[in-house]
Amino acid sequence: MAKPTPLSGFPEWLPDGRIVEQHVLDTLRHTFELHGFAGIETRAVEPLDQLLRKGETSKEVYLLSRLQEENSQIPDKQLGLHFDLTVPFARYVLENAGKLAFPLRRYQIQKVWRGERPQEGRFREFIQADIDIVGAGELPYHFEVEAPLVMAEALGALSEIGLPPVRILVNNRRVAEGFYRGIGLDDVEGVLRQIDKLDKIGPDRVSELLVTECGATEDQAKACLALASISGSDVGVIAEVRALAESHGAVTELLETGLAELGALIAAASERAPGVVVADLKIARGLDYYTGSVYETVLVGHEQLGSVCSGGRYDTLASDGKNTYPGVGLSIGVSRLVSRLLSAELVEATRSVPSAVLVAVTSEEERAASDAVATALRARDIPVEVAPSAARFGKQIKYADRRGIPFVWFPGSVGDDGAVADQVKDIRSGDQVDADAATWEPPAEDRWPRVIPKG
RNA sequence: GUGGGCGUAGCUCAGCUGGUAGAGCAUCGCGUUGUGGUCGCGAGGGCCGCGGGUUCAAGUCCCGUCGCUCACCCCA
Repeated sequence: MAKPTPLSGFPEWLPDGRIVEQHVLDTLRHTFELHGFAGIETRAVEPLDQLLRKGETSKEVYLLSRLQEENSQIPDKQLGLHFDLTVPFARYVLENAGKLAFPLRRYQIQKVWRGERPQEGRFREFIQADIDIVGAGELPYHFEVEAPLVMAEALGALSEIGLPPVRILVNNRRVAEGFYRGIGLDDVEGVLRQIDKLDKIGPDRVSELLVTECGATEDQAKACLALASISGSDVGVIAEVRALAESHGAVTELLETGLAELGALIAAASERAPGVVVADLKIARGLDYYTGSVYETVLVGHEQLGSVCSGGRYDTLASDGKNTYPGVGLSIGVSRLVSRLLSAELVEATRSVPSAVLVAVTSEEERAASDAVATALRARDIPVEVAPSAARFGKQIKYADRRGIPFVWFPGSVGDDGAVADQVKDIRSGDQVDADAATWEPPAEDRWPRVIPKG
């Protein structure tokens, strides 16, 4: 077989990169569980019509087909790989509503697939880590405050391995919609989509687009940009927005509701996670099912990477017509996060394999002695491997060194001139001492690979 | 899906107006007959992405194709 080439958009890490990724996954899971979220996993595929409820994303969905299959692709029976975890979760909630306890707090960490063109930090197969809280019929607003704060904590827990600080930008759909309608713009979706480009193409181009694409007048466009320019981490932004709305005669009931919610979120966040949550009135979010708070998260210093954690409140995503289950949740782009941690060399694993000890093999005849040492160490939860061949000790040490294994264990012997004790060598310092496999302990920091800031 | 850039050793790349494929790093061996990293010497490794064309002669020029990559779209 010719050498395979990498498939663009389907990231695969080397073993030390995977150690970093697993550490991130463990940390997220731990934080989610610390906050009482229960884990679930849903199947990788959903009926196509379910997946398409989200909007015009059909071209991004990977369809499933069998090689042997005839061309009998009945549209309403086609299966597609899920492209996020929110839609499958909504389906899961409806399917199991009778067996679930509400409000339901769940986390879900799985791969998702999108048929996009890959780029730095954008993949076709990637891992998302979601938390959502779903109520039966109603979902109190305070959950819209809690959800981003849990994520702030989860991402904050990763700062010790070298993740830059995060900034969670929040807005509220009711504020945006209330304002736009208040000034006479009804194409709320369209306006949001253009406003979303503000950072990328600048206010002048956005203004143009608002006029040409959304039928706005120059004044309306100017008002939209004025709203989008408002941001801040204290409740002063609420007054600012209201003042702007009043000056345009755009105060609506919807706007007031949204402002009250946004204000409550900012107030709570400034107390529980100071400096992390920032109101930013230009945050739009493309997805059309969000109805209240919307969130987007950037890594400070890596804003160009885009959002690493986004979400919002949705009122009708899970609805069977009779019952609705409003929810709020956020999703961390784990692969985006990990790929940046690795490519920007922000973190490193202390070694590329779990082994803390390599047990040297004196000769193939005496391999059993080395296996016995390994067994004794493993019995006390010390990760160990035995050297692959009875090569010169120099080579066996090199084997350990290349993998970052800190200790090499030399089995002793019993000869005519008496017993020679086992010895263990710290190959970083060169220190070598007598040791007993029944009692020897590595330093706690060497027991398992760790992930640490680099440089 | 649209447009630009790039495909040469495991990796990073050089290869001029066409003339017998190179370097550094990595790997392996030896120096080093039980203890690595440094150093020295040596070795292996290439359908120059693939297909076609021009030419006495193509890694080099032309066309196509595939892949990777960047931007748009969209989004974690």
